[in-house]
Amino acid sequence: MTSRRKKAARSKKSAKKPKSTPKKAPKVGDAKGSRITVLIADDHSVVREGLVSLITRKADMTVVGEAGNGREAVDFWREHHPDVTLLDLRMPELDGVGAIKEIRSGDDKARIIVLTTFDGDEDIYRAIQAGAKGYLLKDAPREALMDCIRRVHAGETCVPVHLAAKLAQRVSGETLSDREIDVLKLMAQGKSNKEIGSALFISEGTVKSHVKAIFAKMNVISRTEAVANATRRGLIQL
Amino acid sequence: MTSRRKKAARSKKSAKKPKSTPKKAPKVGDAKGSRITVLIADDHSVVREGLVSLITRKADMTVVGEAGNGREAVDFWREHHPDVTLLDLRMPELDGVGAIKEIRSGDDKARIIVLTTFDGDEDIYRAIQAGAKGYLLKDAPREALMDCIRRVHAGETCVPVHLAAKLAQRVSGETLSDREIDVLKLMAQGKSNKEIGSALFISEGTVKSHVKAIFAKMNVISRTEAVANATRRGLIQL
DNA sequence: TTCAAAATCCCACGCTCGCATTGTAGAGAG
DNA sequence: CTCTCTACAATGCGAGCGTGGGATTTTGAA
Repeated sequence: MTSRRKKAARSKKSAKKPKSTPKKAPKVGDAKGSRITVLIADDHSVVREGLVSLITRKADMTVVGEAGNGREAVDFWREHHPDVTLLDLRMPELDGVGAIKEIRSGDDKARIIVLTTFDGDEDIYRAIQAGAKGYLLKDAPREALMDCIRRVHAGETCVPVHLAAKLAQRVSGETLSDREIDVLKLMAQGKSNKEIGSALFISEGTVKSHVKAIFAKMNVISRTEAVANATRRGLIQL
Repeated sequence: MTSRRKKAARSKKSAKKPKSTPKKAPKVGDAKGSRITVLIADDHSVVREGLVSLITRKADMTVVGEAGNGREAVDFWREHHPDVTLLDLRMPELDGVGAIKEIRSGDDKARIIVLTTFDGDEDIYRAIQAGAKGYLLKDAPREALMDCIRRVHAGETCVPVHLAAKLAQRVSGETLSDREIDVLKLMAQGKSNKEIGSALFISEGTVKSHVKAIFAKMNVISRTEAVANATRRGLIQL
């Protein structure tokens, strides 16, 4: 009865374009035995290009595949089991967190690094919770990324201090219940308490108590502030 | 009396890091005479890397400089006058629109392409208004970007149909006045009507009429909805 | 210049929101 | 089995919100 995330079969034809058919990237001799094999998943082709360029230049690692969304990433991973996977959050078809969960359900030792632009504490939390071993922002310097790949491959974790601080803040702070998230999402659409009640099949009074709980936990006083805050933190997306 | 955007001297020391000291990128023979010279400005080093990789591979264009923010981009442009400039929106120090304005105030024939992740109609409008000749999203296919560079260099414009449609919608639709934007921004911070009045030195009643006008123009019913909508459209950022 | 549209300003009414308080029922942990 | 946490629920109250109406000034097109 929790009505957690469902996504309700958003299949969307899936017949888009082959786009970046996962290629093996021969390039160099491909002495797979010694090099760190890396899978790249990002819906921005320019970013994929940049990562290939950076990684291929290094002697100790090589790109073995590219994916333009989470679904492609999972499919590729199942077939080739790369050493390290670089994942963006917010991709079409299947998002980063979903991809992490699917990959790690197949092998819980999979080494995954999230590389994204979003620095909300909830984004970081969900990624780490799902099993990511590293979390980097796209404006990180080139060498930080390379270090991160090597360290995660070696079994370590890699989360920059300022992001780790946000994570700690999220972990130590109050957690919104699933139901409260449901209410928050409808609030963000500008619905009134009564409308939210109708949508969730609960009374207006109950909605109010949820709203109150949300305000208290998020330390805000108005619904507008709550929505703005939640968006900034990655709790919901508009 | 309009209190338009002022930015109130957000100088912020500016002494950050040299980061990507604009380099000349000799690389190939650099027969500048025949090739399209391109300047890249993006705060994501990975994206810069990708663009360099893509462009360097082409015989008819070459990267002559990189910038990590709008300020660096303007400085580089003033000194080297590249044929085409690729700009991200939302950069530190000086954002994309600001950079476009500064560059084009020096030479109104400057060819600038915006390459970003944001597809709000207001983002597109402001960029084109400022003088951008092209507007592309980062998930555009590689060749679309190359075509765009060539076309803009040839004096044409380049805006994909679905983005052009959004632009048209923005142009044909209602425009929020400067004052209404001021109110909207404060609304997004969760301020009450009274607090907004104090901040703008007007009465609470006046704030309400502005709010009413905003609702009517944006076709929404509540402040929460207005803020969500405005954020999605790029009118304000949280 | 004239006129209309838009931006700015203000007030009063009714309704919803947010607060305080209190309570019940079910699930999971110890 | 108890303890705790969460979801669900109700009521009453006061403040702030959103709506109707109306006024003044500025702008730009006729």
